[in-house]
Order: sequence, then C-alpha cells, then structure tokens
Amino acid sequence: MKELAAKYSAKEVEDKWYAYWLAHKFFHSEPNEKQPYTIVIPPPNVTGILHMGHVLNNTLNDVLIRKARMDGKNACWVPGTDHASIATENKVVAKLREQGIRKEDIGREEFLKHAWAWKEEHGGIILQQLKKLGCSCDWDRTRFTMEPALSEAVINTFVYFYRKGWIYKGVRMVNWDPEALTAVSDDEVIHKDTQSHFYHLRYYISDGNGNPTDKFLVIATTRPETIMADAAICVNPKDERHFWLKGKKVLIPLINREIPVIEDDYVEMDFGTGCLKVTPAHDVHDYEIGLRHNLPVLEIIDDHGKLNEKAQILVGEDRFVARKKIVKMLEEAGNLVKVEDYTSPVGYSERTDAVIEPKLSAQWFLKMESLAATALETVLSGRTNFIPEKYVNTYRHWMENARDWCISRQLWWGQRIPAYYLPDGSFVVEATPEAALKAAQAINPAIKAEDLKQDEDVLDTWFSSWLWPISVFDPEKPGHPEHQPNKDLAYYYPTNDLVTGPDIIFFWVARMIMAGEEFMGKEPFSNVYFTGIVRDKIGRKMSKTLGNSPNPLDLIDTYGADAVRIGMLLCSSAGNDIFYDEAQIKQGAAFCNKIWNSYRLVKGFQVADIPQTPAAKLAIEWFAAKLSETIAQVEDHYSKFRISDALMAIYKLFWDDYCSWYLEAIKPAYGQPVDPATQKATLAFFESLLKLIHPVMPFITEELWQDIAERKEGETIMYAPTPKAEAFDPAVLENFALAAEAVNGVRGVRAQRNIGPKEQLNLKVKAAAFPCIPLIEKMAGVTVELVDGLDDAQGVGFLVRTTEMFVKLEGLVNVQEELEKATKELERFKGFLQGVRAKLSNEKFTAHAPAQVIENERKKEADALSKIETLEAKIAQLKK
RNA sequence: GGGCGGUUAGCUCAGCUGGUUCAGAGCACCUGCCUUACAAGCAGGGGGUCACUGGUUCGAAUCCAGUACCGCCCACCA
Repeated sequence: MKELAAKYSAKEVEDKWYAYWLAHKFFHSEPNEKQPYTIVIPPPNVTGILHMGHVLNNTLNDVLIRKARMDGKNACWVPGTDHASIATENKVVAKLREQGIRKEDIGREEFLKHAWAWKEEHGGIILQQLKKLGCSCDWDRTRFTMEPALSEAVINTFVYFYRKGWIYKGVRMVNWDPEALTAVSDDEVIHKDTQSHFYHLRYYISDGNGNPTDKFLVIATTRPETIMADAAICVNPKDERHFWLKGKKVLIPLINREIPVIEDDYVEMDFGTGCLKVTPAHDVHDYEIGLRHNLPVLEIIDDHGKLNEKAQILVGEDRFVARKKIVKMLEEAGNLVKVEDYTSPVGYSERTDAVIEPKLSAQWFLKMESLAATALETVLSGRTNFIPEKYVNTYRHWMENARDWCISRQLWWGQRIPAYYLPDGSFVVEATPEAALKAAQAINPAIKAEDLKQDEDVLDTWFSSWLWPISVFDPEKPGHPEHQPNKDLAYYYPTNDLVTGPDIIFFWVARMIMAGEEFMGKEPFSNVYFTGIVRDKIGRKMSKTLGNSPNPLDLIDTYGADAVRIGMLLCSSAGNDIFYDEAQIKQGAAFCNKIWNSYRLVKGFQVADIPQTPAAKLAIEWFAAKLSETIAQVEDHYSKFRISDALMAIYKLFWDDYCSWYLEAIKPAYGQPVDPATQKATLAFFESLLKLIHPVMPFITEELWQDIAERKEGETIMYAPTPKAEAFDPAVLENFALAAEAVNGVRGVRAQRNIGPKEQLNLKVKAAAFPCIPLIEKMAGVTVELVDGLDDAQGVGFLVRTTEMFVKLEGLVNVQEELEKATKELERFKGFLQGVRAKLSNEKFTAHAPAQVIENERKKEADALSKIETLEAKIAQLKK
C-alpha cells in the first residue's frame, strides 16, 4: 500500500480481497481433526434477490462463522438456494402469461422446461449478491433443494414415511382461487374487512314427510347461495330457546330438501339467531361439524365458482350472481325475514384478488403426533436453545397442537409425489417408476408401464428444506435409516447455530428438528437465533409495493459492505424488529473512516531511538488492561448471542479508548518521532483491534492487516487467532479512570472559560500523591502540582472523587460564581448524606440487609462527609 | 376470542439471581473548535416520576396483581 488517502474508499478494497479469499479457498472446509463449527444457510428462494432481511440474516451468519474460524474451529458455512415451489411457479406463470401462454395449454413437461430455463437465467443471482456482502460461504458446497440428489432425498423420505404408515391421503378444505384455478396456502390468503349483508332466512319445520308445517326457525347467513348444500341446522345444546327443535327436521327453502337439527358447542348462542346452517362442502368450520356429526358433503360450487347441477336451481350461475338472484327468490317465497348490513373479514387471493372459496380436495398428509412430541422434547430439554428464549413458549404451544402436515401442492414446480395409480384407482408408492411398475405388477401382473399414472401434485417446499441440515452433506441419508452417514455428515452434523426469522419457526425450524431427530437421532443444531423483521424508520414492514426497501447493493456501492454490515448490526438485538435507517449505515461508514485514519496516524510515525515518555508508558500499561477487559466482555456477549452488544463494546474500545485516549496519550508533538517500544506496542494493539472487529468488518480489516506488517501471499486475517484476554491488575484501570476524571475536569474548565487546548495551564492537586500524573499533563495540557492547601483564590476548582483540584487562572475568575457553584454542590451532598444516614439509622435496614450492602452505605457516608468537609473549606476560603 | 411478549432519554435499545451514586449506551440534539490521523472529526453539555394503580419488602426499573396501550402467533363467530 502506498500513501494512505485521507478518506477510506471501500470500493477499491472490497472486490480485491473477496477475490483473494476465493482464490485461496479460505472459505472451503473439509473434515479434519479440528472441532467443527457448522452453519447451513437458510436457503433463499432460488430466483429471489437480496433484500434487507437477507442482509441482516447473512451478516449475522457471517459474523458467527468468521468468529469461529478465528477461534480455531473448522468453520463451514454451507450455502444454497430453495426451489420455492409456489413463488417460483408464480413467476414462471406470470412470465408465460405475458407471452400469452397458459400453463394448462402447454402441459406439465413443457412448463417445467420453461421453469428450469427461468431458474438457469435468474437462479443464484442472490448468491452472487451475498459475495458482495462479504459472506464467507463454502461455495464449493453450494446446494439447491431441487438438484437431483436432494430431490431423491425428498422422494426417499416420502416413501420412508409412507411405509412407516405416517403418510396418508385425506380430504381437506383448501383455499381455492377460482380465477387461478389452484389451491393457495393460508399465507397467500389476505383477509379484508368486507361490506356485505347478513340474511335472516326462515326454514320451516318438516312434518316428517317433507312437507312444511307452520313452525319455523330463523338462521342468519352471509352466503344464501349455499343453502342448497346445507346438511343440517345446528344449535347450541345449552340454548333453551331452541330446546323445542331437538330431533326435528327442517326444509331447505326453495328446494324443500329435508335436513336434521343437530347440536354442537361450536354455535355461539349470542351471535346471529343462535341457529347455524351447516354447509360442510363450502365452509371450513361447517366441514368440521360435519365430520363430528357424520353429515353428508354436497358440493354445489365448481372450480370456477359457479353453481353446478347439484344445486338444483341457478345452475351455471356465478356464486355472486347467484347470491343476488337467490335473495330475490327467497323474498318472493317468503323465506327472507330481514337483511342487515354486515362487515366481516373475507379471504382474498393474494395474487388474483378473487374471493377465496373453501373447497374440499384430496391431499397428502404426514402425521405429526410422534414427530412433534420428539421435536418438542428436543427444545424443552435444552438440546436446542432458542434465542431469545421467549420463542420456546410459542414453539411449545404449536407443537402440542400440531395438526397433520398437508404436504401436497397443486403445482408442477417441485418434487412430484411418488404415488402411482393403477387403473382401478388403487395406488402404490415407490421411489422410481420402475419400482412402482414392479409393485403394481405384484398386485396385478397385467399392468404395463403406461397403465400407471403418477400423482399430479408436488410436495410442499418445506418437505425438502426440512432435510437441509442433513441433505446438504449426505443426500443419501434421509429416508434410509440403515445408511451410515458419510464422512461429511458424520463430521459436520449436528450443525451449531441457525440464524433465521421467527416467521418460519414452524414451517422450517420445527420441521428440521423433526427430520433431524427422525433420521439422525440428534438435533440438527444447538442454537437457533431468531432475528427480527426489518422495518423502515417509521415501523412499516419493508415491501416492494411500499417501495420503502432500499436495494442493499446500492447501499454497498455507496457506503461499502463493512458499513452496511455495521449499520444492520448496530440496531439488532435478538428477537427485536430492526428499524432500518440509513443513518446507521452512515455511522458504519464513519467508523470505517475512523479506523482508517487511526492507522494513518500510526503509519506516519517517525521512529527514533529515544526514551519512552512516562505518559506513553502509562498509556500502554492502561490500554493493555483495557483491551483484556473488553475482550472478556466481548466473549461474554458472543456466548449469549448479543452480537450488537459485542460490536458496541469493540466500537467503543476502538473509538473512545484507543483513538481518543490512547493515541492522544502516546502521540508525539508535531514533527517529533516516537520511541520504538511505543511504536511496537501501538501496532500490536492495532492488530488486536483489527482481529477483534474482523468478523463484523471483514474487508477494511484485511486491507489494514495486510499493510501493518510484511505478509506473504496466502496469509489472511481470516485465520488470525482471536485475541485472548490476559490477566491484568484492576488498579491500573482504576488509576486511569481517576486521571481521566481529572483531565475531564480541566477540559470542563477550558470549555467554560473558553480557553483553547493549546494554552498550557497549571493544575494544583490537593493531595500527597495522585495516579498517572504524566498522563494528566499530556492529555489536559497542564502542569500538575501536588499541594497541601489551596490558598490562591485566583482560579477554578473541581472535585475528583474526594480530591480537590484547582486550575490557576490569573484574573479570570469570578469568585461569586465559584462560591455559588460550591454552595450548590454542598447542598447536593448534604442531601445525599441525609438519605444515606436515614437508611443507616433504620433498624430494620441494618437488621435485614446483608453486610456487604451496609458496608457500602457506610462508605457512601464517609465519602459524602469527606466531600462536604472539602467543600466547606473551599467556601470558607472563597469568602475570605 | 386464545396464547406469548413488550411499555426505561427525541429515536433504537441495555439493565442477568431486588441493594455499588442505578437511572445507562449508541444515535440525534445544543455550545465551542477546520487544534497537520480523521469536520465521516475534536472537546464540552442538556435530557427520563423506568406506562398507570395498588401490593410484597428495611429497600422495587427489577417481584406479584390489576388497568391502559403496542406488537407477534394462532383461531378468525355463521
């Protein structure tokens, strides 16, 4: 490095060192005799692009992995991407739509060709972006959840659980989007309060032969067009108003079909009329009531949201048209009692904005009971820790109520379910078509390959990502209990830490624990660190539609990756949402510059064979202690995953202690040289600081570390050992603190009196001895004089603890002002003393409080007395 | 509606098992400085009834109960 510029320029530095790290394969890990430290990346969507949430998450991951590497562990961070079936398929569908192509028209095979092409074109961009951020992933280990080996793992897992009897096919109500003609997940349904009507309808009691009597009940519904699908009327068994209905049958208006009156606790007595029409095919809750009471399921709405022939009336009408028409018909028939305005939450499709239609369909499920119980135990026993701990409660609640996992999706992009149907509708489950044919022929020897039809659905994306901590190392393992883990899996599993958002605690974290326990008999990671959600300054979620999410790459370009990393970490305590503000990144950039310039100073030192100044000697002794003290704190913070606290501790050590105090203390006068011992110590301190902060700021630290000494090609700060705290004498820190107070006192006087820093002053200290006097002289620009008494009123005094100090100022002093100041202070201490004495004279206090506390109070009393004495003497002096 | 968590300085947060002058940090703010490492800087400074009410205790930001508000997860009243 040549002359250092006055400002740090990240751009020139970052690409250079990342290329260097890659060229030397510093990120690559292979099993060896060292202790492993492993992280698997939360795989981002393969076609996704980097957003601020990724920046936060991956910065944290990188800090942990770099720290572990410097701690001497064999650190391995496995990167990769997720095929993200729904998100990716949506994107491909949208792109095809632009070209006027519908996926149904081109068919599965052709569609998948487009999808793969899309993946090749857009896939992995995000991994390139992570490099810009400085992430030290082992790129040779990059995985993709839909690559052949990992897809096989998924299929094997399915077969394994099917054989175990935990996978079954069942009917479930899904969120049907009648425009997109697909089921959508719960997350893709947006509930919006919608203005509608509450129709009160009269159902006549049947005489038993399908004829109406003159008795009736009234139900309230928002969906009158579904009455033809009613299977029962339900009332609460405790509702006295409806006791008379017990065992009765009623007639559905307009079509006169007879349905029973049943009783179920689900019905709220004080809502609506207390009578609920039960429509199992078109309402989730009604479906569940139907199950409990064995009601028939009659579907009258088709995939397009139109009434079908089972409705008997209004066949072919759209559900909303049908609603209007049927209301009129009901009114004419005399069944409409009244119509109320009503606002209720209605589910809309996130993508098409169509009103979601609950629809029954056949789905594949995985039984959760046993898996959840085991995975709950993993966390409750502490084999896996959650940080922050509060998520254990959330986790427990979910695991204790886990419903079977619906693993099928009506999509094409993903691992296709390995169930093969025979012509008679029965099916076999096998890992390959060949095996399936064999199995089918065992049932019916006449079966040929073309007779078998594979299930159309693919598996939920999470059904592949839950294997991630295992499959990235050994894809053969999932689904194969007898398979011995390969070398990588045996070495790297279980991984150490997982950093992820709390929003996927169930989708992903819980299920990885299940898979880990099932296939490895061991938890997949020891700690899960939950980050918060990145929000903007005013608390809104970052989103594309709001346009409040900055592009991280622009930020890196402007401020540098180190600055962006600092900016994200500064405000990120675990589990709290992050309020993103560009100001934090500017703070990070300022810190880079500060580090840069502190090095410029040291690098510029002329070294000469001169004796070390006493101030420099004291400063070195102090900073060595301070460094050790801080290292211990930083280690403690890291051990508790308090990353932002660790960063802040180093930040203050670097800026306040090293730059503002240490460097100023050892800095020679302009043009003067520095002695060799001081130069050496200073560079050593600086190197320690670089190493401490490297995990957070990888680029600038590498740049400077390479410059402070002769380095060979292939050397890197990445593998420099983390500085260790050494034993130190606490008195060193205490003495320095006293001296610093004295310096601050003098500076206060200067500020108050408008005296420039260059003007030498005389400081009288009323004491027989005081620590670090050369330091005080250097830092405060004074000559210190130890005196017995302060008889000269021409000056300004202040107290350092109980020691009185006095800056001599000829003709500049306002005695009256000094007097007022001292009197005010005296009052304060007197009040304080009173408080302490009240406590000490309280018998209950002295009887109950521990000795330590009482002693502290006595010391406070003594200190206060001493200060009062000093102040009183001073006041007497001033009054003369 | 059920569960969980929160409320401390203008902002973001720390404060572990009640007791050190415990009321803190960073940023922001105010004042004075372009003092040859750094104005992305230096020095100094102001600022909080620890949400509210009650209780336990010699002693409460800290423990307990209630109230108010906020956030998250789940279920989302036909």
